[in-house]
Amino acid sequence: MLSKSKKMLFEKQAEVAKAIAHPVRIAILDFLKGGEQCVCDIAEHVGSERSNVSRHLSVMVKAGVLGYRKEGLKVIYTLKTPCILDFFSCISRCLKQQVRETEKLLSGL
Amino acid sequence: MLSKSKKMLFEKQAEVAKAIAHPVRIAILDFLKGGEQCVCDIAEHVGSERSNVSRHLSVMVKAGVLGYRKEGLKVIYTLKTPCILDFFSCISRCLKQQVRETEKLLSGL
DNA sequence: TTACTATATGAGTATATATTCACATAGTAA
DNA sequence: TTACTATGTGAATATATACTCATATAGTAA
Repeated sequence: MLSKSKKMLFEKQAEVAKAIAHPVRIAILDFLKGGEQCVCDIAEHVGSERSNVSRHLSVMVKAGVLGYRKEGLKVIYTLKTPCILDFFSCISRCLKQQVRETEKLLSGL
Repeated sequence: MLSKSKKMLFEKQAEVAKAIAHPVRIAILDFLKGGEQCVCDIAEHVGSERSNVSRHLSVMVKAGVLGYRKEGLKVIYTLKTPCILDFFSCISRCLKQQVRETEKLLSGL
């Protein structure tokens, strides 16, 4: 059986994973890898309502994935943990492997 | 604005991320890094109902994270993409950084 | 055949998450 | 002051996800 501390670690890790497990949030992360951006520009880029984007951003801040600073009226968000991006290259590798397997299956027909 | 193909890529990536964004599923992945396991042993290890574990497993198979093989009555699941584990070391780094920041804040009091 | 085991799944329920709209707050500028 | 803009948040709703129990399937063994 799992220890209490392991369980807590897994819960924390799941929180971070959940924070990026959404297409809009991934689009935001992808956008921010080019540099910090304000909410309005992010919303425009990902094609979603500002209020909605604001909520997505706060989820990622809470999980420790993003940081922010205020500049006049604007709030500017920034990637805090660039290693998150490595995860996407891993996922891309997984997706490519899936494609390869599907091709293999199809070629057997 | 986002291109259609980017949008689709982000949706696919989110699907994989969602597939691991759950404490029980992370516990399963952590267990499987030590080698393939059957459903009943996984269920016992993570302390959850077999039917529930079975569903978690099928989500991860669908996302391409796990593979499986049948052996008699048992179905044995295995990690398909060990690079997923790198993600957890990244998350752990994020969590440690958060702790460091909290400490910094507290030391300022 | 029957009895047993491991796994998967349908159906119902509970819980969590995402989205939108309306409104509040706060900084800016006239 | 007023008017404007960017952001955040409460409340309502819609949707998705997780969990449990009961049942189905399928392999094993007597």
